[in-house]
Amino acid sequence: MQEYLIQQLKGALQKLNYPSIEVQLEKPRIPEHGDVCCTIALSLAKILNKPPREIANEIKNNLILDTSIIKSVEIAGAGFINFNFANSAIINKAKYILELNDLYGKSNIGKNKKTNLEWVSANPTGPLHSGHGRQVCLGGVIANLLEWNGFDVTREYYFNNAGNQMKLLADSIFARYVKLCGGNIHFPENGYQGNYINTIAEEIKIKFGSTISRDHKDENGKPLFQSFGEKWCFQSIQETLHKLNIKHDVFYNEDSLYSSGKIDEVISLLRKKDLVYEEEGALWFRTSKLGIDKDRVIVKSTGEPTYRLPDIAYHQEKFERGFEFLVDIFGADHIATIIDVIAGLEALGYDKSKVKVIIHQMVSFVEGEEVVKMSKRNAKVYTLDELINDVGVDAVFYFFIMRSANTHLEFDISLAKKQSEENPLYYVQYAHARIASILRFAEEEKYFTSPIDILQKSNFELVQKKEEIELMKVLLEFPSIIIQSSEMFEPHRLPTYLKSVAESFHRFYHNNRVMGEEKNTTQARLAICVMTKIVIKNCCKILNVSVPEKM
RNA sequence: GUGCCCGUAGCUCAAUUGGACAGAGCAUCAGCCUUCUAAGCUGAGGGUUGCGCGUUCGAUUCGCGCCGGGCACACCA
Repeated sequence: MQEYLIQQLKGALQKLNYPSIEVQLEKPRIPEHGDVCCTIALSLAKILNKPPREIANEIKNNLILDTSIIKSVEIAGAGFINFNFANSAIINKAKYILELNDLYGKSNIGKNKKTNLEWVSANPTGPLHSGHGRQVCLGGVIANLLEWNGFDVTREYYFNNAGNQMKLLADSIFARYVKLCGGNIHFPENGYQGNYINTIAEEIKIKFGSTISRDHKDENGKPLFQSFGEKWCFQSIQETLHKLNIKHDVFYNEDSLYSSGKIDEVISLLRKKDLVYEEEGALWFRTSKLGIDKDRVIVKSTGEPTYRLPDIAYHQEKFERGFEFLVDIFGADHIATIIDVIAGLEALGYDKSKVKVIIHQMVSFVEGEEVVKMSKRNAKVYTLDELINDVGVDAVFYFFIMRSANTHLEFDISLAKKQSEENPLYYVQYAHARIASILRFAEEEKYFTSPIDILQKSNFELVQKKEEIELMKVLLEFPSIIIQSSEMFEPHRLPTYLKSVAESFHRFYHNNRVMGEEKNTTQARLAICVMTKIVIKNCCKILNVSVPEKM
C-alpha cells in the first residue's frame, strides 16, 4: 500500500515538473490525520517559493488513485497531504499475517551480514548482579532482533581470567577459608566481600579438608584457590544466563590475544604510525592526536598492558575473523574506554561505522518506596539470580527492555512482582490468554482456528467494524516496528508497540462479541483473533517473554 | 574542573530518527460484568517539554549558554 502510494506521488511530481526529491510517508500521531501522511509539499515550498497548501493541492489534483486502495485524500494544516486506506486494502494485506504466521515480521535487511554481538563479558570474579540484568536482556533481545532482520549473528562473551583481579579473588577466598578453619588472617584490602566467597570457601573445605595452603595446586597444577574460584564463578554466571535463555556461541578469553601475538602486533602497528611513545618506563598511546583530551598508558611500567590495548586488539581480531559488523554493549561506566578503543581502531585503519556501541545507563532498583542499595563494598549484593527469583524471567526481560537504553532505569521490583492490573506485562499476556481462551471455545464449536484454514475458509468481507479495522492497522505496523527497532538498536519500541496491540485487541473484544454471532461473522472475527495472537507471539518471542494460554 | 548521558503530567516513561492540538500506564475521581477471561472497557481532571537565546515554514527532537541529576575521569578491569 505504502509503496503504491509513493509511486503515485512520484508520478504526480513528474507530471508537475517538480524536482524529484525523496518521497516519504509518515504515520500521523492523531488518527484524524489519516492512516499515512506526506510532508512533501512542505519540503517543496521553499524550493518552489510557493505556499505549501497550493503545492499540496496541485499534487492532489495530479494523483490518480485506485479507490480500492486509497479511500480518501485530504489537504490539512500547513500543507500535509493525508491519506486513508480503503478497508479492503487493509484486509487483503492482513491476510498475509495468517499466511506468514511464525515468519510474520521477519525481514532481510541484514542480508546475511556476518555480525558479532559481544555483551555481558563479566569477568569470573563473582555472580552476575541485578544491574547486569539490563545488559544481559538488551543483548539478548538485540541479537534476536538482528536475526529477525536477516543478520548472521554470532553471540560472543569476552572474559579475562588472568591478572590481579583473579589473584584478589583467590586471596579473598583463602582468607574466608582460613577463618572457616579456625585461623585468622588479614582480609585483603579491596577484596571481594560477597557471601558467595564464603560459599566457595566452604566448598573447598568440604572437598579438600581444612589444612591446605594458599599455594595448593589443583589436578592441573594450577593454584587451587584461583582455579576453583574461577570455575565456581563462571558456572554461576552461565547458570544465570541459562535461566534467561541466553546462549553465547563463543566465549573468548583475553589470554588468546597474548598467546597469538595480537597484542604485540597492535603495538608495532601503532608505533609505525607514531602513536606510541615511552615515558617513565610506561608505553603511552598518543590519544591526544586522535581528538581525545589526553594521552593514555597502554603498557604499564610493570610490563602489563592496561585494558585499552587488549580491547583494541580484540576488536581488530574480530574483524580478522571475518565479521563485517561489530556490536558492543556496555554500561555507561565504560564510556571512557570505548572512546579510546574506537579511536585506536580508526588509527589502525578500520571503518568505525562498522562498529556499533550501545551504551546503556545505570539501573536503580526500588521496592515500593525503598531504594534497594547495591554496593560492591559490603556483602549485600542483589544478584541477578535473586531478581529472577523475585519477579520471574518474563518480568525481568519486559522491565529491562521497556525503557530506552540511554536513560536511567528505575526498576520497580514490587510492581514487577505484582500479579495485578498495574503490571504492564500482564496487560499484554492477558490479551494473548484471552485469545487462547476464545480459540479453545471455538474449537469445541467446530470453527476453524488454524491460520491456514482460516485464510482459506473465512469470508473477510464481513470484517467491517471500526475496532476490527483499527486492530488490523496496528497489526500491519509490526514489520516496520521490527525494522526500526533493529536499525536504531532500540528494543524498547517493542513493549511500546505490544501495548498498542493489546489495547486495540481489548477494545475490539469489548465491543464485538466473537463467538455467538452469525456463523460467518464469527469465523471472520476468529480470523482477527488469530492474527493478533500471531503478532503478540512473534513479538514476545523476540523479547524472550512467554505467551500464556491461560492466566 | 573535563568528557558522556539524562531533565516531558503527582510518580514511571513514550513521542515514528525535525512535523499538525506533546501521548500512555500508575495514582485520583466517575461509570460498565446473567453473555467468549473485569489481569478488561469507557470517561474526567492533571503540562510554559528545567531556563534562556539561536537555526527552521515548523523544535521535546538540532546548535550555543546557564541550572539540576547520574556515570566516568588510575601505570584498576
